[in-house]
Amino acid sequence: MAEVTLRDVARASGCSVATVSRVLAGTRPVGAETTRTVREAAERLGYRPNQVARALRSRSTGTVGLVLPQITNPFFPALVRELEHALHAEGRAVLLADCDDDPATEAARISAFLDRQVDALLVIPVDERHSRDAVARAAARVPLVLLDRGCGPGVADAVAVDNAAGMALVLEHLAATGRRRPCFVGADGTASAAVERRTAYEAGAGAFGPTAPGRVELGDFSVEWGRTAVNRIWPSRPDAFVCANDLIAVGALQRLRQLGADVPGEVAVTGFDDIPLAGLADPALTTVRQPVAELAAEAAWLLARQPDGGGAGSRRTVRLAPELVVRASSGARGAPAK
Amino acid sequence: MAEVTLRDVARASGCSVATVSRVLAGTRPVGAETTRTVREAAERLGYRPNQVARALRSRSTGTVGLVLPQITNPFFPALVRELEHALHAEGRAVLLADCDDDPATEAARISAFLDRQVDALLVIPVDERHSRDAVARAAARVPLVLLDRGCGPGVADAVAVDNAAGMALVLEHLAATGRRRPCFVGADGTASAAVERRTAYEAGAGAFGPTAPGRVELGDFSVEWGRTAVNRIWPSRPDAFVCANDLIAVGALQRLRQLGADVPGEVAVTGFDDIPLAGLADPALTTVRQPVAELAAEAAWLLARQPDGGGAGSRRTVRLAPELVVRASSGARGAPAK
DNA sequence: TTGAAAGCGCTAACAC
DNA sequence: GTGTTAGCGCTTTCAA
Repeated sequence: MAEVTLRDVARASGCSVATVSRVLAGTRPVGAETTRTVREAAERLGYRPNQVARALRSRSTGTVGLVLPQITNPFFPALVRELEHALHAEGRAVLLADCDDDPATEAARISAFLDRQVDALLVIPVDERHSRDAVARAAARVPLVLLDRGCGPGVADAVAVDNAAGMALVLEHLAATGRRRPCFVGADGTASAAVERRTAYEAGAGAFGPTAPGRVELGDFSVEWGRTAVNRIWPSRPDAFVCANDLIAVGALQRLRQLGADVPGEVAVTGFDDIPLAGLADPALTTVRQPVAELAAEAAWLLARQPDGGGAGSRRTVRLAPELVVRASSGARGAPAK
Repeated sequence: MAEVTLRDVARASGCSVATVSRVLAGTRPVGAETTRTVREAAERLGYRPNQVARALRSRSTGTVGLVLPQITNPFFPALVRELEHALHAEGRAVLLADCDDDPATEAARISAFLDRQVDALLVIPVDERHSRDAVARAAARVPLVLLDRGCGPGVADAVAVDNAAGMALVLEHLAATGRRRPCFVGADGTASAAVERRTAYEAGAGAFGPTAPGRVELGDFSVEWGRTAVNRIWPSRPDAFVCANDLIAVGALQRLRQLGADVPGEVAVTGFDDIPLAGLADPALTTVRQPVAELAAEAAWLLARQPDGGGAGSRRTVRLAPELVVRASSGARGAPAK
């Protein structure tokens, strides 16, 4: 069962390979009658264009590389899904790389994708600093869009949620529901989400009163760190734990319950991202929902509109507005759910 | 910055493109001196083989398509991660398809991958019945391994966890810790995991006593169904909820707590899969851990050893042994954790 | 051991 | 509109 090629179709329809190519690719106008004949022959023979040959000749593989730190990070699957759909809708296939949170692996994967002639790259960088070189090099060769996390200024186009706006929504909500002594459990390091959420908290928490913006403890984006942070902070009895992401918040929630704290009566807990786990926590977690579908659509669009040269046109960063999702973990005070 | 090609390297090292190709691909023996010169020139020019051209000529893209129902199913990310690593270690890249749990989309994605000349396919079928045709057709063209779920007998090689053994581990554990009135919350439909776990429960639950194997309620693999099932069954006071996967179990756990049931004192709850959520539930969920890394390794191995023809050699199904992970949700009776 | 030459299947100039 | 002709960059005969 040898593959059917363009030649076979040409032979069967009595015209040249060029004509067949034009009919099937729709590149140039072709006579109506010929078109019909060719279509019919292609159909009859079950012709399927060989995308590899097409790619070699046209210098476009119709493939984009999606490079991410760790697919097991619960925020990513939904994003990957939307990206896959958005790209597939444009007829592009997705090559996936999981970098194991390691910049060296990331550089290797990016390099391998370039060798495979991907048309473009979508990168969620592992690290703000250590990913920079590889990303910048790649961006010079193909259209590249940074997603969710930054990678230093001017390196590439980027699309991300507006972390500051999200944090502002949280603080506003907490203030409006009577919280007065918030604290912040964040992540240290230079990752853009970590920095931006932390900064936004510090900027906004001043509004809670003349006193300091409450305690700020920094660790990493993990459930475990959420638990630890509660151990450190709870003795000073804040009335709200503002967490830099949902994993931290879930850890905080767990530990607070173990300690017998009343959430949300005595203390509120909020997260960020709205991963699936957030809705399943008990009490369900108030959090900031990232507009995942929009992030994906915007990234796909940016990718499509970049010139192929990979030239250093002015880089643009698109910020998408998040949405506050109020759930039980920040419910009304004084009326503890029984 | 035009790409460096084999010709450039040949010119720079003073020999023919054929020789350069042989040196770099290591296909045929080449003189030591020549080898050195070529290597040096390639290095100096920063030569990177164009994988598309290589693929066209050698009829092998070094690419495998990974087709799955929904990346957002929390069991898949870990599997995808392991597969990506296993395949990348062999120098193969992974094309990802998310089928939105729709057989038609699945068929389209598989078809698109074949057009792209993937060397092989790894498929977690959407549906036992409705995925069958597309999978069988694809298996006739390239090596194909079914993962995690079956697709009818004899369709393709398959690798999956031994669901029956896993369920047996659960039942044994429950019996050993004194449970006597189990019930089963499963999923209906013909998906292999659903059927196998259900059957294994029915086969094993007889050991709990002469009476019927407790109630069996079937819905789908969701948290919501877990909650609903508890509403239906709890009034009859079983002392163990054996759930067909972790999502159902988490839902059951939530609802039981809302109803004021004491888990594990009064009733045990068990899951299946050991998704990340299982360890975070409260109480933490006793479950059956799938050997994800081994599943991935085995799948990659099966793929590699299949003849290229995609011929219908005898199909083999590999079953991997799961492991019971005992956590708080099935802890000792009568000593309710306070 | 090496080189020359023939393509892999397709698209894109360039003629007609 | 359509055919002819070159290749895309590489691997792989086939000779030497």
